[in-house]
Amino acid sequence: MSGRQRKVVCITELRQACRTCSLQELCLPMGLAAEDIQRLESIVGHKGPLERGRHLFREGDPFQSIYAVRDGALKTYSIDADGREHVLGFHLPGELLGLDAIYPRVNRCSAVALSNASVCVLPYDRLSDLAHEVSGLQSQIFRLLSKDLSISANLATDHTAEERLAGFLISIAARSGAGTELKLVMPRRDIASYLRLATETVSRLLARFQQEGYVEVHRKNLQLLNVEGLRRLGGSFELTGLASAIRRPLRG
Amino acid sequence: MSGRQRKVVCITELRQACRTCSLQELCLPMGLAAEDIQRLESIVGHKGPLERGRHLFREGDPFQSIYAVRDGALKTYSIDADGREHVLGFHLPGELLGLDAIYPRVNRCSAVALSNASVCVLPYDRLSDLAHEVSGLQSQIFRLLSKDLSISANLATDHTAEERLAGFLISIAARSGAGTELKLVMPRRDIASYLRLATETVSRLLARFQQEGYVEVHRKNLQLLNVEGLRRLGGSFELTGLASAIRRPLRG
DNA sequence: AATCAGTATTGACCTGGATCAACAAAACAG
DNA sequence: CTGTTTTGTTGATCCAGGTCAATACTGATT
Repeated sequence: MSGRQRKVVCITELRQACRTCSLQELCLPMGLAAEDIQRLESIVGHKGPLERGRHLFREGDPFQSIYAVRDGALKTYSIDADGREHVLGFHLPGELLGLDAIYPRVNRCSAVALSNASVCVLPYDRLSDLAHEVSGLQSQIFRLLSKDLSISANLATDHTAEERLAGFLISIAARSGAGTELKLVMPRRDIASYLRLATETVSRLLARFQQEGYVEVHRKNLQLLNVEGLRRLGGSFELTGLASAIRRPLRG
Repeated sequence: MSGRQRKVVCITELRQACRTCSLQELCLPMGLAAEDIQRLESIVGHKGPLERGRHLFREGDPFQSIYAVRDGALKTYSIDADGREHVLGFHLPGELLGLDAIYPRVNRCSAVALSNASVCVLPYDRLSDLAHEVSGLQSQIFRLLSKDLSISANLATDHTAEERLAGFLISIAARSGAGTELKLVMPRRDIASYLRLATETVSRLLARFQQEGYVEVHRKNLQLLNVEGLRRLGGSFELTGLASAIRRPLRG
């Protein structure tokens, strides 16, 4: 385990760090009492930088903390009995990881950095205790779990390759919040695994989307030229519907 | 809305009703204080009987309660933009519904009875308040949400039709807890939708499983003849892995 | 600047499971 | 009982997307 764990000491620094955090509704706009911010702060650790390719946790590790991405990106995945890797999700700044391990108290998947990343560490027992006392925190955790549940349920439904990829692009764009210019940090293979497609299919579809004027692709750099059209292609395959309610909606 | 809502008044009656409930770890084996049982009881309503085909809630309804199945079975589903129905889950006695609506505060799916059913009604606001005070209840809700998340994430992964159906049969058997003799309350069409297959594929696979001696099928009645074999066919497609940790494991 | 390894694209072909179509067996209504 | 509807099975065909194979591109290394 590289990257030591240390306390975040300065509230203003935390505020900055949490600007895009999934707990932001609690921390900032909802005007939590300074006292409560301090209490949350007191249990939040910080880990990083975590180099690209380094694991944050591995399948089978005993569950102790959940994590919030501060910077960079991670993916979660599991390896099945036949050795096939299944990408379960991508985690961008402000998003949480490890929620699915609460129940079994053992990590059900591994998390690895897709680029150099740093994360907030939220020790579950302490977070759970604190949620008991700070009313808004409990509800916020309920809501975050519920949201992930919806996203995951939607991902499980039946859609064509075209719908999946279009929906995915919209989702990444909305979540990375950088407008229509975005960087695909993850390799094609991971996108394909996440969407249950072959890498060749992803590649071909991107080529087609480009040819039809929806996007411009240069390797990992991608420019959305017709967001509305992509949204139409995506149809009901909405990976973002919920997340975007918290975050800045994508104009276009 | 048929079926009036009334208070469950007798603790022993509740104990009975909760015998197979997903909250049982809290209510019973973990020896919650009688006082706390009473408090939980005081907020739990009861609704039913709900006739086959009747809705418990519909997509778009404002979210107020989550539900626990007492008796019978329900399915949750949503209708996409093109009018296609996607079955999101089946809910057997002891299982919860509606958790995915916590976040958006609006139901993301509809729930309909597959057979005559009755449910416990857990008004979310009151449950949430109570979870604040009763320590074990908060953790239990976190765990149930986390569990559903794992199941849903697994359902979203990439598996063959054979793996899906075998995994599904194992899951239903374990959850209905009736050993190897089980009744498929839901029509083939719903199984197919849930597993992202065509009904014809489900039908053909069941025929093949029978021919190969794994099961015996008579319409909705099904007998598992080779549970270990089915488990092997299911491979890593484990819809049950987690649920079975709470419940009686399936021998065979 | 040549080598190598990892990643992405493109083409040719194949197949699992969808779709279409016809039929059978229950469930239900009168 | 007799139609009628709903649900399930089976066969024939088709195609979206997977697989296999060859070819680029990119970046890191020396």
